[in-house]
Amino acid sequence: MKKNRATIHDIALKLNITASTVSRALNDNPRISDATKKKVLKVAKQINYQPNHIASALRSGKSKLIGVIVPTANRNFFSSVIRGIEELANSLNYKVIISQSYDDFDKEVQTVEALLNARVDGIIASIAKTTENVDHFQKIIEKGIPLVLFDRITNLLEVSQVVIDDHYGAYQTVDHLIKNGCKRIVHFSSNPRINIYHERKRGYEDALKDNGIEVDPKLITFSNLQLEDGRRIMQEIIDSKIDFDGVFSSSDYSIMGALQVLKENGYKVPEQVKIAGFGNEPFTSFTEPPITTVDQKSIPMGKITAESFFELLNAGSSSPVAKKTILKPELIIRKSSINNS
Amino acid sequence: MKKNRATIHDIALKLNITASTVSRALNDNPRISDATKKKVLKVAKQINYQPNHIASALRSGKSKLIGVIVPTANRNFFSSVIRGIEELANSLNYKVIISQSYDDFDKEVQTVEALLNARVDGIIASIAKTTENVDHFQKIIEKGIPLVLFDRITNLLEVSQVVIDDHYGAYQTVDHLIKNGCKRIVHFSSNPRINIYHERKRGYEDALKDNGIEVDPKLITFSNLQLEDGRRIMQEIIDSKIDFDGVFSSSDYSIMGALQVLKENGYKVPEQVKIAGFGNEPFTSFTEPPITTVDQKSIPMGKITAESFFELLNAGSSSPVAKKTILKPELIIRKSSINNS
DNA sequence: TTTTAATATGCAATCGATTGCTCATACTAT
DNA sequence: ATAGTATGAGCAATCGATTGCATATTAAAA
Repeated sequence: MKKNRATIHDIALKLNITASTVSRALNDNPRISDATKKKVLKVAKQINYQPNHIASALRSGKSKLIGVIVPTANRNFFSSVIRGIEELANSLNYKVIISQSYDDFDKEVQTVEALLNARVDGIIASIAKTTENVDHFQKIIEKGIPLVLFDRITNLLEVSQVVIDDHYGAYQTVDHLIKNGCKRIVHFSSNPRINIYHERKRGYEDALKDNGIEVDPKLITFSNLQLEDGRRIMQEIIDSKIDFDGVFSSSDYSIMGALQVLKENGYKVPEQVKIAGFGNEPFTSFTEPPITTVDQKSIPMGKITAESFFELLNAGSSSPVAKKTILKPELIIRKSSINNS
Repeated sequence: MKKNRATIHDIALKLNITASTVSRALNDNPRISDATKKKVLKVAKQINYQPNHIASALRSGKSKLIGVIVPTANRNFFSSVIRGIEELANSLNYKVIISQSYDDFDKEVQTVEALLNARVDGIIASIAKTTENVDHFQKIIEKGIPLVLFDRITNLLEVSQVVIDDHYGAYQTVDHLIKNGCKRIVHFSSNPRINIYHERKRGYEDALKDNGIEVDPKLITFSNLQLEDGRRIMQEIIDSKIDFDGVFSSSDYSIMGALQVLKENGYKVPEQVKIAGFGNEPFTSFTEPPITTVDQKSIPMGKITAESFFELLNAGSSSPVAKKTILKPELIIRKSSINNS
């Protein structure tokens, strides 16, 4: 019940030295002799000393905490990235606070505020879909706190960013659909303020153009890209009798919804309509037919994001290297998009 | 670049009062007059004062942080529970540190250690599948730190726990399979040290018995319940020519694997084999056929878990109420388990 | 008017670790 | 032998907020 936690003073007392010496010994400071260090370490173990990170954080200004903001952890992509970050961070004795914005702008602002108040040493984030401005992120930068963005980035900020080549991924996918016979491809897009959706749309458009197909704005839709959005939009398109023979979605969730609605309306996939998503969520391989999608290289992305972060952290206030890393995504071709001839 | 953060001293200086008064005013202490409080609040806003939680945590011993340990956040169930916890916690001005054990015992022990060192005010956890002993959790209790377990609990600890009635959920499901004609039902189970798997197995067995069907140990398998485990086990069972006409899995992931293997081997689901999972992961409704499963009431569970936690926190060292809450799960019947007659 | 009790605020120690600066000792070089 | 230089360790301030105890002011009671 009592908090008889051992402190460096207890160690100091036992060894008849001062707390400062103990502190230095524990931190492997060269100013302390090996003999003393050994004794300190021994006593520390003996009395089960556990450093008080709070006290250390207060004095040193370093909390050894990294805040990670994701729209939702409940996504294979994000949780994989988080895992990559965690692995490197933990190995460097940093702890990771995961917070979710739930794709809500206000919540994102609050979260940044909260992390700043918790005095995290830095923040890694992927921006919410509904984010209207990036003042809250700007504030982080102004405070001189390291910030790295991944995947859902923005051009409005001068920070290190890690992304995949969304244009390339989308281009490859749409090109693949066209090569398999599609001529009228619907595209599910989202908030163009978010770079990735903008880039994917550009990839879609460029692939069409390069194949001599005109871009038809009627085929491009904007939504939150959830399953329900996919369902709704697909139904609307079917009802409106717009001619189409393919669907390329910026999200696996909405393409899933589209697939359901297509089947419910008697469309054969891939015979009549070919579809492809983006993200390589595990369930895309479970569906009937399995869905063609784009793998976002989440594990490497997590690793590289963390590396960029620590680079920034170690650089300190000097050389504000705003590095942008671009990974090549991989098109995963499955049955939903190919001619079964 | 500079950390010109405002402190209570700055406020004190401006108002010609002391820091203690400012501190009390900010904390709405009744010993401070309303007039002073108002002035303090006004200046605080003016100079954009942000409280330093680290300092406050050091002095008061309260970090206002709750550690949440889950096997993986990348699961609809867990992320929903986390969301429930977060909502209540945030409304009470607590922050949540999410950490994942990745179902690894050692990692879980380390995580507990790390959270304790971060001086969290309490811990909410769901135990890893591979956990061999609960000494690390025992340590939390001994330190007098509030601990609440949810879903993956253990009987070895005298703590507040929140679970669903796994026996009931399993019983309902197996009974439903039997009512739809199954007589030889395979069961995918896992580490019986984890209560939920033990209970689900009991529910399975009791449903069989109550329907006059003998329990055949050959039909009960133990694994990690991942998709791959489901695939492997299903294939083994098919290869071994064991007679079966139904599968009830303690996890949606392994039943997904089983479904794939069944289809690959030419079995018709549900005509020849009826299947059901547990957890109501979103993808179970995407499959062909959609999979019958059990919903675990994740949102209420998160809410109730958090409530139990704060109850414990507020009780302090007095009245160590180890409350156990049991929620009723809901059988979600889909095509994979019903006669299409 | 004096005493009593509220009421409002200040003083100073404290939480535990870190760190710039000082100091003592021992060793090297001149 | 004496100045010069490492080397190892201590002193005391500090980080920013909290809190037990003391004090000053004012209002109510005697």
